[in-house]
Amino acid sequence: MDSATQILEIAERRMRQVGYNAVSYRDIAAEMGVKSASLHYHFPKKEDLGVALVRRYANNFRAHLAASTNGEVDPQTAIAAFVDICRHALTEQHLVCLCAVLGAEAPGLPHPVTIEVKNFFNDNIAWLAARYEALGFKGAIDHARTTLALLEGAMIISVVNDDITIFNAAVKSIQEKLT
Amino acid sequence: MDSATQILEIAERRMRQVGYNAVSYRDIAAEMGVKSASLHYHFPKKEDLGVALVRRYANNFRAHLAASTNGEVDPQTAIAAFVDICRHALTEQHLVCLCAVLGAEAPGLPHPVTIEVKNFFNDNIAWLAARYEALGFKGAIDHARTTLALLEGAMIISVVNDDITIFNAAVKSIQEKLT
DNA sequence: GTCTATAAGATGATAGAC
DNA sequence: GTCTATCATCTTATAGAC
Repeated sequence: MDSATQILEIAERRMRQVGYNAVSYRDIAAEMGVKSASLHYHFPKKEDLGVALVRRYANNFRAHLAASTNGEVDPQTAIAAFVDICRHALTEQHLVCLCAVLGAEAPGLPHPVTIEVKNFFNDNIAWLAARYEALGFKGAIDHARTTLALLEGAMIISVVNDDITIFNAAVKSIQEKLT
Repeated sequence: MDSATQILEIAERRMRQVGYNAVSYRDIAAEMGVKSASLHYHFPKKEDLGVALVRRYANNFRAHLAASTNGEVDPQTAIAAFVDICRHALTEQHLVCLCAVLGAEAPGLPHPVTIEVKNFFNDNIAWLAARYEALGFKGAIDHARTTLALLEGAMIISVVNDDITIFNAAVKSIQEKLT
């Protein structure tokens, strides 16, 4: 794993725990065993790191989605795969969605970072909407919107409570509509 | 308005925009026209300010709820009042719930602050659950959980998008279940 | 209650050696 | 690519005068 990737890996995990401003170049460098000046070679400004972080996260998310739904997968299973990505992060890593954290502090982030977060939300609403549409839902776009909002909110509350009960309730609600 | 209240007022608005770590004593003091040292007289440590902030927010939220549902109000109207408090903050002030923001960065906050955030979530889930129960809902507690998660998530995404469409979709989803 | 003054430490960032 | 060295600035926080 090259340095740039390692930086992104560490920064993502930390930001998903404590937010953008609470993560410093020093912290990341210390965990890597290098000096903070080295990070500036790869990401000159923190804004550059933030943008790269969200882009990579969005791409990885899309890749996981594609891997879980390759071949001819029915829309119902595809939506379940979407939910499972969130569940996996929550149960295996105790992490919420990167964009839930950054979205919560969006007005305080460098504008280019906020734009990436916004894109993540809209891209995934569109992805979900296409599946709801394929299932013949009336108001597919609104079902997509509530599904994403529900997952993002439930992840946050679940981590605060250190209890996935609320996430499970959210999943149940999504699944009930699918049947 | 006394100084302590003024500090809380300014700190709340700013933290609901940019998060806990991005708000400094200096910023708040500058907006008040005083020096940052003065703030430490009222709230010696930032953690004290954080705790007071969430407690006041939770109390105000509860007070607004009580004011909107005084007398004999049916549970359906009570839940609608809950939703309207969120809507009002979003449309009139472009602010999300304080606990949505702090919840997103919870593992990085002083522990006493996180506890207050956790209490806010649990208190309001209980409040909503009591209303769903009164309406005869099966799994009232899970309906309460999804309602809160949905509102919190929708507020975040709405602010990022500067568009209340997603919040409106969330409200529609809550209302549909109530009919 | 608010001020001045000050402290110790963190922060993002850069220049230049290796 | 990573290092040392350095920077200006910001951060929370305290002591003591008014």
